[in-house]
Amino acid sequence: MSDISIARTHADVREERTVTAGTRAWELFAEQPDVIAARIGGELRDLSHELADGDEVEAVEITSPDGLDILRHSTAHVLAQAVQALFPEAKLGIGPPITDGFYYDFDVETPFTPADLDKIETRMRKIIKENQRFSRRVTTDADALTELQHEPYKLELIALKGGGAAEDAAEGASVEVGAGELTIYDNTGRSGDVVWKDLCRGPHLPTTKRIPAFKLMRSAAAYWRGDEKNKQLQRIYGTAWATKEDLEAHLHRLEEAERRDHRKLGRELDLFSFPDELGSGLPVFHPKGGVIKREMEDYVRRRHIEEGFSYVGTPHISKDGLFHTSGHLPYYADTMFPPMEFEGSNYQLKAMNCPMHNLIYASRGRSYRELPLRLFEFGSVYRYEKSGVIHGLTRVRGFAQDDSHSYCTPEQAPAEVEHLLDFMLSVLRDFGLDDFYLELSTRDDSKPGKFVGTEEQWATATKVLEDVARGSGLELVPDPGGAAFYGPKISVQAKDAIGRTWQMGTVQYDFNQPQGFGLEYAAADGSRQQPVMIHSAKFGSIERFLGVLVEHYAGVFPPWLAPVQVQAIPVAERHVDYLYDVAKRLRAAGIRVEVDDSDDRMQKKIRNAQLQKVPFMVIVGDQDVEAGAVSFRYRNGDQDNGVPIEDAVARVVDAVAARTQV
RNA sequence: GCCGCCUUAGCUCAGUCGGUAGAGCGAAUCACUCGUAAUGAUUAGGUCGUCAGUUCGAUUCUGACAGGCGGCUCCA
Repeated sequence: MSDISIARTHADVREERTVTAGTRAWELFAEQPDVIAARIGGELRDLSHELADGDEVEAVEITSPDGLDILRHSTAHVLAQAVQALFPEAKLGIGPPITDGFYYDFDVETPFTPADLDKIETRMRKIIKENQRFSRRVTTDADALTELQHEPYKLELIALKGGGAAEDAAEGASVEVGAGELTIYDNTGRSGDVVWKDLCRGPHLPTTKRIPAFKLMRSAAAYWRGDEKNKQLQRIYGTAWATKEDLEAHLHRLEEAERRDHRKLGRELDLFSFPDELGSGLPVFHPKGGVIKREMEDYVRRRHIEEGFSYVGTPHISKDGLFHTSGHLPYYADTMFPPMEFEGSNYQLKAMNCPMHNLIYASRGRSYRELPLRLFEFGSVYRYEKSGVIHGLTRVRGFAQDDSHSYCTPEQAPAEVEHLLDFMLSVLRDFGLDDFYLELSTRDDSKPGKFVGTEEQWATATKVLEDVARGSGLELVPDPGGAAFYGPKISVQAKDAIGRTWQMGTVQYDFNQPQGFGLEYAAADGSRQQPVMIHSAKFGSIERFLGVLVEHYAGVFPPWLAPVQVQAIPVAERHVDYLYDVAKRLRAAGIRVEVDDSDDRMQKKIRNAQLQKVPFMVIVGDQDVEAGAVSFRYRNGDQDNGVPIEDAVARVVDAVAARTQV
């Protein structure tokens, strides 16, 4: 046998080695049980891959991102094997790794119950214990079609692959059929017999026993290939980790996330509710939630005025002709509430504010000297969202946008877009949000019917937005096909507690509505020109932003946003009057303070204030009264005793003014 | 909208194999007047989501609807 030269890299250490031909990757990492696959020449391979002369072999550890994907994908195979063992009629969909876990889709007669999941999980543990080997086998399309004739969905994937459209087949389908040769992974038992197999690109763990920790999470329906016209399959979600501790930590994180869910905190902190009587997706704000909402509104109204916007107002309802002029109705009729007919007209609840702002623009002749003309308002809009998508404050049917429209000359547009994006980012900073990225939504050229305007107009608009977005230095994610019918969009995407991303602020470039409304201005040479309009919302929706804020802070708001900024607590009842005086001075300084004069004990009052996450407590007993001072307690339990009243007021006022977290 | 699950006191939940229900917290009242995360006692509070059906009898079984939860699809 001849020798070959290879290079082995593990933990960033590269060493060259000479091995005999026929050596497999696992032999290089026999001493490293954490290594579960190899990257050879840039490609992920099974450890059973036979090395060739000159190969660069890099260890893939189970804890690495690639390693975790492989672990999760292999666990998905074990899931599928268990399901087919227990439900022989189940047909396989796809089973890719996802963030923190994996899923596998099955076509079964009846959906899985939680009890089924328990049974499946037990079976999976058995399969893991059996230490089945994952073994790769190259096949041909023709052979695979015969071998998998009982798996109609797999056949469909193979056929699609033939068309060179594996990625288009379905999100995640590429793990089944890669771009290269078609492969099947056999699970073999101790005696080498094939106990189960699946069409798969791989790679996989060497054996099932290398799955250290997993758990099935839930089952849910999902449309085959993500298309609601297709049949719904039953999807089982699971999670898998490199160690039991990692799994525990993950489950703990999920619990923590649940704790900061704005729907839960909204009730606990008495911020808002969703009365059944109003209907789904229609929130009401309670006094404490109203404080946060008002602070947000006051802030953003003031900022808009500072940034050159005029505060305007428009009604909630309009004759439908307006939305035909704007072009919205043909595109969005099914997401607008149905029309109300009276006095011979159809009235629509508005789903967007721009048409009404256009009417303000058009109310008189405009000169280029007025541009950019900037209008802003809190526009209440109503959208008939499908019942299944309503979610707390983040997806509702009635909400207010902090909506602005800037009318400008095409030459002014780039600077205006840049100004708006900077403005929007500064708003996010002031509210302490930092975990977000930008998305650039563009037109989908394959669906021209969804968009109006010429290709040149779209190209110009898209370039303006893209240049500005890139200039921000933030991560920019493309969103092809996500644009509005009238133009492309930059949006801020923020994550909620459970990891779902929500669109927050937007900047949109629109050359269509000015045309539809016949908007114009007198240029310097006396000619009439058409302005460009830039739509922008800094929060996006007040409701959604508030919901995300609650989760971001887990209800622990910085003092400027806290519904109650100071809780005043007497040690005994005789200290209440003194506290009323202190409260009066705080109120005079614009501070939201409450005196707890209930007959609870002081300890209980502190506990309540703590549970309500009030930033500051002012506690007063005999010693404080004597000293003309207060005991100043922070949310974290720190306390300064004997703080003179003026100092206490100043501390709170300063914290509020600085918008800092405490 | 689709699939599955859920809906009992203000909140969190128990319970009734079909004979109209309980706890803790919260609330109210009383006592206690207390120095850093729950003082004690008493009382009130529920046509068991709504409407039908089956039944001598339904909170319990069935169906429809409403609302919620988890996904999918969608998201100007």
